[in-house]
Amino acid sequence: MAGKAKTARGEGRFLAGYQPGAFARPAVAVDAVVLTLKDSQLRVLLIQRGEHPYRGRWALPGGFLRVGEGRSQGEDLEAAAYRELEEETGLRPEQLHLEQLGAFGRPGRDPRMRVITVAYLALVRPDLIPLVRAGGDAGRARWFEVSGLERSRLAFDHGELLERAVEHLRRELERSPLAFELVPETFTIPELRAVHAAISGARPDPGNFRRRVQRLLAEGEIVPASGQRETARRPAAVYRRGGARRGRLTPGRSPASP
Amino acid sequence: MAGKAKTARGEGRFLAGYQPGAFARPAVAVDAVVLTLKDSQLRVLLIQRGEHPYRGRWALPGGFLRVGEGRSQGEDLEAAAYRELEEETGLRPEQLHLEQLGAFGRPGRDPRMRVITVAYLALVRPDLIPLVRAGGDAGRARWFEVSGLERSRLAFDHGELLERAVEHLRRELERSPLAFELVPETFTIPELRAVHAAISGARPDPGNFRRRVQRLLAEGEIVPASGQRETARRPAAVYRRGGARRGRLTPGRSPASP
DNA sequence: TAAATAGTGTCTATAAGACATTATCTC
DNA sequence: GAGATAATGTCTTATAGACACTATTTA
Repeated sequence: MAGKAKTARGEGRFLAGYQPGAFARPAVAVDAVVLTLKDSQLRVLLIQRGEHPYRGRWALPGGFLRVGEGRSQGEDLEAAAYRELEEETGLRPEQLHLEQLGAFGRPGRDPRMRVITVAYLALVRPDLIPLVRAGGDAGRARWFEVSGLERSRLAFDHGELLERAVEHLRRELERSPLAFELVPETFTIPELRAVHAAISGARPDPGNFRRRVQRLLAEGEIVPASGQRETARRPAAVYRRGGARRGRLTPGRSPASP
Repeated sequence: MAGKAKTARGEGRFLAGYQPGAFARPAVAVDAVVLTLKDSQLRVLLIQRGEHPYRGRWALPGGFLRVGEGRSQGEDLEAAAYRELEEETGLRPEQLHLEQLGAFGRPGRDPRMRVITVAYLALVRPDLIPLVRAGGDAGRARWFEVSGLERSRLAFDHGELLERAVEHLRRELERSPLAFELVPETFTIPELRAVHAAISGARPDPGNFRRRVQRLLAEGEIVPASGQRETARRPAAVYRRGGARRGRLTPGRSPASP
């Protein structure tokens, strides 16, 4: 610890005299692929750009990271994503499931300057869709059906980001409780199945799907809820997520225990 | 398409007159968690810092992204990771398996200034370990055993990056062919099993493990190779990866990567 | 020949896929 | 009651885990 203190002191002198190098820095942005389920379709929220570049084209919500000059170095990446989403869609952090997808920084992806963007996947429960409104600096917001959306028409490399987000979602759906983030707080087994159908493209066998969900019920992962669904035909039983929030839709193997 | 051309023209004027805003930008770095298997232990390559901050402490190899000022916007993120690895370890891109882990940018993670780092996982086959040498600006390079490495002693937030890399590796090992990246070009089933043992902590049952690998053999994922292993006891049959390079140790769904 | 590791075979439990059947609701 | 969907049950197949057993090599 004495050594550490000494190091810290030397480091203190160093930092006091530190001058940031004159080398060029890229701009850093955060972009969010906001997905939801609407009319049994996987949809993505896009915002029409009001300014160049790509004026008039549709783009993912996002913006530049705020970086402090002095002691405070600015906001965290995730905080920036939440902030942009709230500004541009009105959705608050508690209403979103947010997950980082990675960094995208191909030279030339923004014609203005070098921009590294950190991409996030955001899932919005369908019952919150009505709350979404285009925020201040966003010209217009709209939900687009993911299938049948021409990727190359999106601004920047956002088509690629969308692609990656959907891949990620598909992959994680097999082992994560992510499906629950695309369904209202209370839900029925057929509703949950519709999520999987919309995302994977395939329609799971009703009986087999039910069996999987019922294992979650046995594990306390989900619990019966009161109420029913107003439906055209026979109503289904309603559930909500249980206390054990860490579970998974596909029960996977335990986390590598020795 | 006519509309597109018109847009592009307006955009051309815009870009010609574009002045990058005066807002502060973070520095962007790439860091690599370089892992290998040595003496049946999972090991990480660390480099002792010669300069402040964290002078004398051990850190992941990495460095700042090179950003061009003019027409060329500089190097790609992945290219930067490969470049830094070659500079600091002497390992060439063909000798590495590289995969992005994500962006890390907590304010304060670098005391000098705001730095966003894009983290990569790099796997080095054990037969290439002898080629690793500490490069020019790297004071000293050493392989540390991952278990029993005090995370908080690493520079910056590199302990956290290491943690995430190992988690990622464990998770992917269940369904990716990653194990092959930690074994020589030709390998035996017991060697492959040793990789899994070192990473997961558990020791898979020899019979069951063999059964899994033999499914890969049946699928052409791996093929018998000539030669044997010089071993203390009974030698094992030798294999190498087959033509179908996209396969996985745990046969899963297809990778869906462009 | 002993020791050790490579390699084989078997039994069981679990889960998925396919598909038939019953139950319950609305119109 | 007809039609539709919710819910249950059954048969088969694939795989993982546990574990006993045989084969082959070196010391």
